[in-house]
Amino acid sequence: MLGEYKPGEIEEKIQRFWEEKRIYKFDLQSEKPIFSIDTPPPTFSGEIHMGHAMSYSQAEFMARYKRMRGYNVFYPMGFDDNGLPTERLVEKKYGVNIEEIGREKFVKLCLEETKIGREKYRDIWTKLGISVDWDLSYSTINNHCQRLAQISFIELYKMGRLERKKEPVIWCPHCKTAIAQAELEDKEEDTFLNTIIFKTEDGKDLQIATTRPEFLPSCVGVVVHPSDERYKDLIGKYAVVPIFGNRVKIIADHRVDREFGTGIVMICTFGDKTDIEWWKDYNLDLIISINKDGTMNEKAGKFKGMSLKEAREAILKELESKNLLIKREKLHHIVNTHERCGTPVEYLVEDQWFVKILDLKDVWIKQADKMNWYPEFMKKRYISWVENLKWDWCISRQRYYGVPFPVWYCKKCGSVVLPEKEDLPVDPLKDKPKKPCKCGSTEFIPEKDVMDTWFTSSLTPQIIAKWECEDSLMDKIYPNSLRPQAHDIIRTWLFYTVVKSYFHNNSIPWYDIMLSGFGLDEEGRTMHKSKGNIILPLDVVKKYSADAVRWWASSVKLGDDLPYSEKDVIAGHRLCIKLWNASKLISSHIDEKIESCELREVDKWILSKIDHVIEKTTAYLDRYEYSKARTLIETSFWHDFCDNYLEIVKYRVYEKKDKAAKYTLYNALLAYLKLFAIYIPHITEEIYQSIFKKFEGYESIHISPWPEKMGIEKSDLGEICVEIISSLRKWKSDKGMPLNAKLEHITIFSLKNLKSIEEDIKNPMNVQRIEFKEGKPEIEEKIIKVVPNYRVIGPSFGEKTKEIIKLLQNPEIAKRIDSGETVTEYKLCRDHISRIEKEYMAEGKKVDIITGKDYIIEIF
RNA sequence: GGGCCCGUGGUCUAGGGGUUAUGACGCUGCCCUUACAAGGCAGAGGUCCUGAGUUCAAAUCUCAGCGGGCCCA
Repeated sequence: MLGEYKPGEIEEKIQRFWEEKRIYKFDLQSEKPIFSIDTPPPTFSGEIHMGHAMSYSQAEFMARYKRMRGYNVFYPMGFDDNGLPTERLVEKKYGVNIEEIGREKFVKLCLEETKIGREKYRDIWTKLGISVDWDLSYSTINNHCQRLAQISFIELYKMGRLERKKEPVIWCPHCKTAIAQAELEDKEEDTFLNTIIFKTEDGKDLQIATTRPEFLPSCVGVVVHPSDERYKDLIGKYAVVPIFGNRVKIIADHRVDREFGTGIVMICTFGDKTDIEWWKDYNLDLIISINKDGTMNEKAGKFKGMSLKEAREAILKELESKNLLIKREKLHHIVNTHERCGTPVEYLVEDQWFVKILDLKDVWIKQADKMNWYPEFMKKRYISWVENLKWDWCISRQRYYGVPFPVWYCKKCGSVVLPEKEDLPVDPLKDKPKKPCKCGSTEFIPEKDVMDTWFTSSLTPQIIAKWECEDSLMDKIYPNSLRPQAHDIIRTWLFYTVVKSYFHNNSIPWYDIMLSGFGLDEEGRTMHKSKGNIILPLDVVKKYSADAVRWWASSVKLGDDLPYSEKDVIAGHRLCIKLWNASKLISSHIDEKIESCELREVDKWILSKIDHVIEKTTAYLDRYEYSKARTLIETSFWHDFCDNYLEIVKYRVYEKKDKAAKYTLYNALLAYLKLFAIYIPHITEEIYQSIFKKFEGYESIHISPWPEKMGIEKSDLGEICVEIISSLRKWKSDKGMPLNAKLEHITIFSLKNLKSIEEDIKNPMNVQRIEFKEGKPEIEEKIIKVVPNYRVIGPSFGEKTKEIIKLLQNPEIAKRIDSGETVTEYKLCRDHISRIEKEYMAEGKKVDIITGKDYIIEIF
């Protein structure tokens, strides 16, 4: 017998139970097929918000589903704790920076923060009912992951896939680090467009518009549009840069916007990304005039030491004094800034490690084709990303808290020296090569950079499968069955993982990929700390329940964004209450498990409905369509089962302890609980434990088998019974009568024998006497509406459809068809009509008649 | 600027050539019915973003446009 529904208490208790009984433990000894999941390891960049709660829940539905389908589910959780996000967190929290406290102390603080972060996150996932096996957790900064990342580096190096070269990098002058494209953020800014005068070699004026005059010392070319008539004869000549006097070529390129400024652009190394492209395409000189901290260097001559801003003003002033500044116009434009500090980024040239990937574009696409994408269209995003790739993958980061490169450089000959695999992981800053360089030297310069965190996290399938370890699971769980993730990191995490798996294992990393959308705020904006619109899952869990939050997460189809909405969480909460109350009613009548018995029509009706739900739901879930499945389950449970079946069956258990009713209630509720269990695991577990465990035996509903169809045939009489009862209920409601109001006498006209459902109509509806008759009541019948069956008519009559519909809607014809005739040259019959609406009159007055497809009820 | 996705009652959402367009929340009316008033029954509320095309038939397919999102320039 169930008591009051207290979600807070129940959920905590159930979570403890799962942990103590290790319900979600991956069992290495098991003979069951394995379903392995490559769960996204979150970074510590911000709070876990409802967006995370949504996408992790969606993936988790599948873990629970597969578990119940009999799989040995390998469901780990990782933390991508190395890298910039953690560094920024430490800088902010402790108000420190690396210059002050030194690398060692700084990294130690990061490690501590990582520990705190892991515990905090674990608590959140636990309270959301995320069923990972915590014994399988990893963090990208731990030795295991560092070792694999370094093995990956060494393997790629030996394959000739790695290259160290001077390349432009996006540089944050504030953080003094190279940053990834992904860390950029657009920012609007007001500035000036300055028109300044260059001279051609023969002394003519060239007007060039620029927002960055401080880059004049870095000017290495001038470019115009090839079909710009104004400047046609300039192409191929040379220009002279004012103040600095560089002689630069004038080239033609279609990337120039003729409408912007004067249509003449100066190329600097580097003002923006197009500069980099031009610099590469035309083999231009390289003159870097800024330092890593964003000040001008010796290339800037007398402006050396100034900040970029100071240099801009000073250069403009000098141009003005020489009459080389024509005008300054206000300009509103967008600059790239570093998302974490908001500083506009610059481009520098640095020694960087790159993974060569550009030559294998066709391979990356082929690999994508070997995997199943849910939803399918997400593959297009991946493919268009690959097709448009322009640069190799830069994996160097000039930071501290990350996996070190396993690399030294020989001081004497400059060779790259790598450690042996068995010595990994190494930290070149602390460790030394065990052998001298092949040139004989024993002096080495360690690589100070750390690796891009994607370099490590792109190995998650290998990390969880313990690739290159003695206890490797590669043959068991690799390729993984499923990679769930959000769609924003297709180009990073997903792509790089495909790359790594190809290089290291000549394999796809997973068979299936499910891509979820974003959880948005109530206004439909993405959640960002900076926007102040973060909604914390635990706040919502506390107010309602984890089950309610998860129900909300299941309401959107895979891949779509979902705004957070409190009322939708409430809807989930109400569902739980409904489920609880229905179970409470049933629990007081279940005292045994009945193996089989003779069923009544309504019993067959609900059980066959459930069979249908099981069949459809299973098919949906096999395609990751959890939202379709959940709608079906909810509708059937609420309407078929609670509104209809329970109302009809109550009297049988209350008064007669009817065996068939008990049998049906037991099996129906158990099936619904199991179907619901993947979405709302706590309440279903609690109900299972208190009603079913002693009969079913499985320790937890979550490791009990997915419901199987009971093979009950559809019951037409059951369907009619339910229809009659609900129409009588509506009728009573229309009359303003209480639903249990007594009805003395009704007559039901039908061609079917309804005797077997008599009691199931009489008792729930409190009808004293039912008369069954064939035929129709002695009254006038008027057809008021004919709804044609387009599905039948359309294909067989084609363009005559309109004519046919007109015929069918003729009352005379409709009446003859209704009485069973086949009429007109077109042989129209009942099949051509979906529905006929009628009105009944007796002596010119409407009478109390209810009609259905197979019956007419007259009420006295 | 490019690729992809989305646009459905007041709000959020399902569906994705063929009956009366799904459900939730909100609103209105009725019903305390021994699981549940956090419920039940009924009702109001829609140019299915706009325009053109394909078709006997378009919310659904195609094209163009408008608006929003994600990713990338």
